[in-house]
Amino acid sequence: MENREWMMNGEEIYQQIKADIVNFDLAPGALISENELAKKYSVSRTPVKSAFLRLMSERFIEIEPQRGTYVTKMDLDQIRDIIFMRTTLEREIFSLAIDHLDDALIKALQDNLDQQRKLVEQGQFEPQLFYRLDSEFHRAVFEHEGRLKLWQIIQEFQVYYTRFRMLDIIATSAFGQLLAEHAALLEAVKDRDKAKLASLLQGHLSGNLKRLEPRIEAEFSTYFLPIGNKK
Amino acid sequence: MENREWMMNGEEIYQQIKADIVNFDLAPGALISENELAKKYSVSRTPVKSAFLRLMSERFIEIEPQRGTYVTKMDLDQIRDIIFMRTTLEREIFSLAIDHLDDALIKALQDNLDQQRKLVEQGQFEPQLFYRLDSEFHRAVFEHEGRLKLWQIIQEFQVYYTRFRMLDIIATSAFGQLLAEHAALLEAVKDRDKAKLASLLQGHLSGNLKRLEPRIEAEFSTYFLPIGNKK
DNA sequence: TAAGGTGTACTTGCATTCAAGTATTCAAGC
DNA sequence: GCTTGAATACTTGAATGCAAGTACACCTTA
Repeated sequence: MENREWMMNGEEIYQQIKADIVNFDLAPGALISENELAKKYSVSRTPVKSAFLRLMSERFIEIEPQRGTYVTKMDLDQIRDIIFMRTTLEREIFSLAIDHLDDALIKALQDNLDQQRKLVEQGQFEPQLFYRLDSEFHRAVFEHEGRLKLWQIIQEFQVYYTRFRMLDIIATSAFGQLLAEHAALLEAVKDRDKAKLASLLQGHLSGNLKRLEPRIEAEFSTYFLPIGNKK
Repeated sequence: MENREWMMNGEEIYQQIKADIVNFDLAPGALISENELAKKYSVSRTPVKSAFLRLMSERFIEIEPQRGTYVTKMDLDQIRDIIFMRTTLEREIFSLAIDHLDDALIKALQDNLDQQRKLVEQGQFEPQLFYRLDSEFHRAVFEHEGRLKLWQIIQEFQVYYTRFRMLDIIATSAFGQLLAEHAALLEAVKDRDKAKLASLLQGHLSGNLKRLEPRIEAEFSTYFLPIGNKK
């Protein structure tokens, strides 16, 4: 437990708990309580309660009245469907981008790719830096098609999926592969090859699933809901 | 203000306020306060606060500390992008359904359509009944493709969009048109005509936009954010 | 030994009170 | 008339005490 010089308010406590969940410092399935966290952050139950209610709305925790509060487990079926959704939407967006292709988009993607390459070549870097560039690469295509709101909505609902991506980072560190896939996507855009793009996107966006799925049962089974759950 | 014999708890108050917002009893842009609603429902500020925090997470209200709390206005750009998203996803799902077509799906859609027709022919009915059948029609196709989780996720996205659909019901009552569109969709499924389906879905899912958009500026301008907003 | 009951220590839900910040009104002074 | 500032009536944020319900260890009893 750290020493703090300032009082944390409800917003900061919300951010902190959310970060702890996403970073697996609070493991899926873990039992937490308002009193425990109020004591940890030296505040009353009120701001903790406030944070809990917001996290419940985002499905990060489940509050069972008079029983306790749990960090939710990840739902593999749901993750599969989110990946399907992203793949379908990005196929359409990239296809439209090819119809409206211009130098500005190609330059934006190329610049982003160069930054990704520089990061990977220097070997040592914060994973978050790479993932920010990764997001930016995809966002640029949505923005080019005037669908920024759609990108923002997708981002909001990726809360279900954030922890899965983070687990992929921690467990596999497949940055080189992601870089190569982004480079291939850019080439397909330049070539205006929609069929190739569709195939590349399929592989790219389900890559984390392919990397992690074989290891879930043995290494991370407690992080996921049992398959075939009815929730 | 109604008389109640039982005490409403936080969950019920949340449901009630949400219903009031969706039904436009609380208009977009309206100013509300914890004290006002606590008094209305004869409870303390605590359960109202609890409801407010959940509604804020779902973007139904905005809490400005020490200033006030407002019902959010609808964002037309966002609504357009959600319709784009649904159209893209349903084109893919219907296309897959045609690849895996069987009698069970056709029967489910046909039965649903018969119920819709019965409702429309009897003239007088609760709009909610029709919209439940409408949802069920689309859900059946997702379920047939084993993508129920995706359907559920889309439903959650629709919090942004619920009020827009409701406004379409109130202002246009285009049930006959919706029925005809559903019938046409079923015919295209039977004919395995993917191109036709894509075109029909496009028109069907953006129908409310077409019906309402011309009337927004004159009749409902206060319900929407100014266009080109940066939020 | 095994089954059942009881007390205790937890959990979250709600009411109340106080604290801190904002907007508005209104009057005094220029 | 206009500006400025203080009083006032709001707003939400946080702390605290109590209420209601649950889980579990432990003891009693058959």
